[in-house]
Amino acid sequence: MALRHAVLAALLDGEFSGYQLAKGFDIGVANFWHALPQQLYAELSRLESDGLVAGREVVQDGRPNKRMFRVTDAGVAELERFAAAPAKPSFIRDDLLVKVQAVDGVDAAPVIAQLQERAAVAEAKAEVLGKLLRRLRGDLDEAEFLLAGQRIGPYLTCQRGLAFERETREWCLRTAELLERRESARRAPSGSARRGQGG
Amino acid sequence: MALRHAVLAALLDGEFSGYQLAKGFDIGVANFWHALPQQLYAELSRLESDGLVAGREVVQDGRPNKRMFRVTDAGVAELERFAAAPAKPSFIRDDLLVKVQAVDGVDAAPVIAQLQERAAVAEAKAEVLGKLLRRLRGDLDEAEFLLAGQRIGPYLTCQRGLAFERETREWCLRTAELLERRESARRAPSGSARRGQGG
DNA sequence: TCTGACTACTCAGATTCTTGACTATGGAGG
DNA sequence: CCTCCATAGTCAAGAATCTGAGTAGTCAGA
Repeated sequence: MALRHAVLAALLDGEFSGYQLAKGFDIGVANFWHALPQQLYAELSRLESDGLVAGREVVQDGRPNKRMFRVTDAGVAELERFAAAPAKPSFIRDDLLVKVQAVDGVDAAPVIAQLQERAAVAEAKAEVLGKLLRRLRGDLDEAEFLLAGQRIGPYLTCQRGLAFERETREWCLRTAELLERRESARRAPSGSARRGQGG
Repeated sequence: MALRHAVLAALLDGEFSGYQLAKGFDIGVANFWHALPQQLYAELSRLESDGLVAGREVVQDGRPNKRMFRVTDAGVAELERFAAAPAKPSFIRDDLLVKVQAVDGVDAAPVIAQLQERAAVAEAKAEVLGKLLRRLRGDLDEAEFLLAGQRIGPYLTCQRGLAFERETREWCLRTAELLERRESARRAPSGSARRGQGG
């Protein structure tokens, strides 16, 4: 029962269709909640039948009709209840970390490759988040915006997401480099294990 | 199908009972995988019937018997397969971030309290992880251990966990402080600041 | 005209995770 | 004696999530 609140929180920024949320979940809200389109559609239906969001059919021509949703007063009240209730501890789940944990027992090469790939993904995400932050604060500087802005929630969560992605990138690069050095030392185990990585 | 690999990776460090894993999952592996005891017991049974781990009954007196598990060759092969397969992108799910995202629409006070509590939890976790890192590297310094150590996987994942907890702590404290400043500004509007709606 | 991509959404089924029990023994504290 | 706590697990039900497919119209390109 928490995707529900992530959706409500996302809808505080305006009126969105399920499809739009499904796209946008990758950028903003996905920093702290990940969901597939099917889940979003299902959750929106449940939220609507519970009266926490209101949907309205938008007839389009040239493309399928869509349903736009906004949070109702009951929805805000539900968020209020949720915000005041004790939070469950967060958790990360990451395949790649499992692989690094196991790296001493398995072939390191594919793990190194995945670390480099993940570093690139994290860098791309960090860039997107950086742009989003600039867009959110407009022409104010950060401190000013945070004190005076009337919608700072998304900004704060994006800050956290950005720090996370940067940290991820740094760690992935450091770790990949280290594992590579160990690999080449292993392949040439003499006293002069100083040669660069071959390829 | 990935708790399975987290368990296998954890068992690379030695022989453990389900109970021990359930306790220990909080410190080491929990940085990237979170699981309840029931899941671990169930997963260990499945792993055993799939031949990926081997269990042995240890008769104790004064306390219940237990079953200790270790990874089999087939288990290592399975980890090898897993490590070489493409990793799914990681995800975070965090109630508290949802609350911060929604903070403009709800009462900020309980969110501030939870941010402070989370900061304290993160600090405690960071301390535990720092100790674990020192224990893992023994009397070597970090660079030396990472190049020469024969079991560095857990060290690397702990590094990542430590950075994450520190980042979490910093962000929580910054965010709590900011929200507090805004709260007190809202309660005592200086100059000609326009009044917001009451609590 | 056929293929594929994009918008917009729905359904069914399987797997995974969480909640909340329950069994059983031994020791500490009141 | 009774209760609480720790060890060491097991079971069952339900919620949440993921996999995979289907529907249906529009538009662009080969």
